[in-house]
Amino acid sequence: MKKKTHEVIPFMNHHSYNIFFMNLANPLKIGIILCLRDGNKNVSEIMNALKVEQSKISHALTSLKHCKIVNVEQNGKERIYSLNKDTIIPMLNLIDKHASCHCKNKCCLKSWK
Amino acid sequence: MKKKTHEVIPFMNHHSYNIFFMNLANPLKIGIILCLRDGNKNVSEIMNALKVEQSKISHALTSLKHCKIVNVEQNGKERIYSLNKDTIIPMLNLIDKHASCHCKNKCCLKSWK
DNA sequence: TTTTCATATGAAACTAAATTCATATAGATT
DNA sequence: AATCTATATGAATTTAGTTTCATATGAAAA
Repeated sequence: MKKKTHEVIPFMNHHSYNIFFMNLANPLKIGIILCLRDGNKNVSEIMNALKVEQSKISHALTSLKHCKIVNVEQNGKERIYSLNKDTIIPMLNLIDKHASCHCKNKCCLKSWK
Repeated sequence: MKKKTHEVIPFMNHHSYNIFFMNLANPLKIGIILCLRDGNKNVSEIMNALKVEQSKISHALTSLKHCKIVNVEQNGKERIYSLNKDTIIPMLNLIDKHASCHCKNKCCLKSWK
């Protein structure tokens, strides 16, 4: 069965899920989220906490912001980022629970390649 | 501030979240999940439902299976896949809620590039 | 009013995940 | 046992997200 190279995928209506998860499928963004879970921070504080370069943080924050996973508030020249905990925290909890249910001995959530 | 090309990212302990979300940040996998939400299916049934080539489905199912997002049961030469609803369904619900809270007029969960 | 500090932005380069496609396996059917 | 049917697998390729890095913006301080 041959397929066209640019196949049209028929779940455009489910695009939201994809965009949302895309924002979480990245170790840096997860790092930022967990970092902000402990309290609001400006970009420099996130940089110091994660030891990651500034533009990387900014790029990651931009997409997290677009998805309303984080909020910003400007204060002079610094911008305070805060986590929108309503969605993310329960989501992380679900994964913790999932892992504890299904990965009794060792973690099943590992790279398998 | 210069950084090494292969920077060590300091959240290896949070790798599970990343692996888990990676499995969801893909329209095909989301399609499969939503398809299985409506009932257990074998690979051919998923193919027909989504109009997607067989090996693509199989590859996607392999990684979903490794994360225990789906389960398999063999029945003769066919394999029946089922959704592990305990984690995924509440997670999708959280996103629906998130979208309805934050995307009143149009969906905020869109590509912004 | 120039400099400095905090952060954002653009685009090329890099990288890793997804796709493709040929092929393998293995149960069922003849 | 040969064939068919259902699904899995491997590896090269493609693609899209991330990183990098140079630069822009803009607020505060000197």
